[in-house]
Amino acid sequence: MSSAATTTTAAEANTAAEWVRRAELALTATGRKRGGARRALLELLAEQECALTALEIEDALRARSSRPVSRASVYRILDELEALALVQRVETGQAMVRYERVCEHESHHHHLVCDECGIVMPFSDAELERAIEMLSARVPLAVSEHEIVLHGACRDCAA
Amino acid sequence: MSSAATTTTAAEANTAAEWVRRAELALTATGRKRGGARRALLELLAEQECALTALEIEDALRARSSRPVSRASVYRILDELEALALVQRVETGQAMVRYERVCEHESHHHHLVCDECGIVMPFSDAELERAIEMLSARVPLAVSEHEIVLHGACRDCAA
DNA sequence: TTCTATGCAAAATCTTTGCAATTAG
DNA sequence: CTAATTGCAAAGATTTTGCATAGAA
Repeated sequence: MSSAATTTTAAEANTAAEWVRRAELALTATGRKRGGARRALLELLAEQECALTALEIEDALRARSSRPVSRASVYRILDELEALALVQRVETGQAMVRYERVCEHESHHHHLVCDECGIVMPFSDAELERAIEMLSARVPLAVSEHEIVLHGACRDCAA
Repeated sequence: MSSAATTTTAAEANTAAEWVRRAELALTATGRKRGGARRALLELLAEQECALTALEIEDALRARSSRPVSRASVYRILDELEALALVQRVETGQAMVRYERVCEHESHHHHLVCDECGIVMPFSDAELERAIEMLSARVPLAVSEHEIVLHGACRDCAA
């Protein structure tokens, strides 16, 4: 029940750092101060390449050298970040909601979920995005977001 | 927070009835007996055109002339039906999981969710399905299912 | 009769809230 | 100094489980 690789490559570091900067700007712009819990959480999320649950975030922060953050704060901070569209919820059909950072100028991704071991992996597909875009125009809803989850067996579990 | 139209048209009655029959076959085939709670739940689900939450199901059964069913049984029966692939879970990003029947020979649908009022509507799109199918071949997962949710504002709420 | 199905109440799990203490600006 | 931030513990909400009773084959 853990998500895929957790560290970013050097090539991705830039957008991750950019996201942290954007987040701090958005936060101070809405009159917030810079607490240590929030900073630790931002740092952690910046490093992730895919979605984590609140519990995974709490555990990761406790395990790292960084400051442990209480569960209540994890949830509160995730809510704030979600309201500012810096983080988005990902529903994978597993028990818990997952959260990941949103990078505006990066092609967004969707998720593959292995129903056996619970691993969650990101993917993206231009064709699919195009289909969604076309579709959005013909549907009785002013579409603001979309979420796509593919379920199945990962290579390890299928073997 | 309720789902869209809840009754089926005459044209759809056939597949709904077929689903009930298939469900009862699958249940007896796995050595189950035919309890009243399960029958009431099957009947209700057969009539729905879109996904309901466990609570909505409980309330609907209590409201109808039909037999009320305890919440625990609603959950238990939905689990059974899901394990037999007669029902599928739908995650809409709302607090509660939704459930709807799965019709094998019917083109399956996905969901539109209004984030303002919570209404859930079904839609289907061949282009999208094609894109998913193409994609499934290129992904490190033996894809068995997929779920697509579009979020936004429905016509009433956008107005 | 025997094994499944069901209801009720208690438990478990995830998430939110209230409040007091702490910290940033 | 003032207002936001945080942790802790308690409360909420949804879902699951244990157990005794009722019901189907």
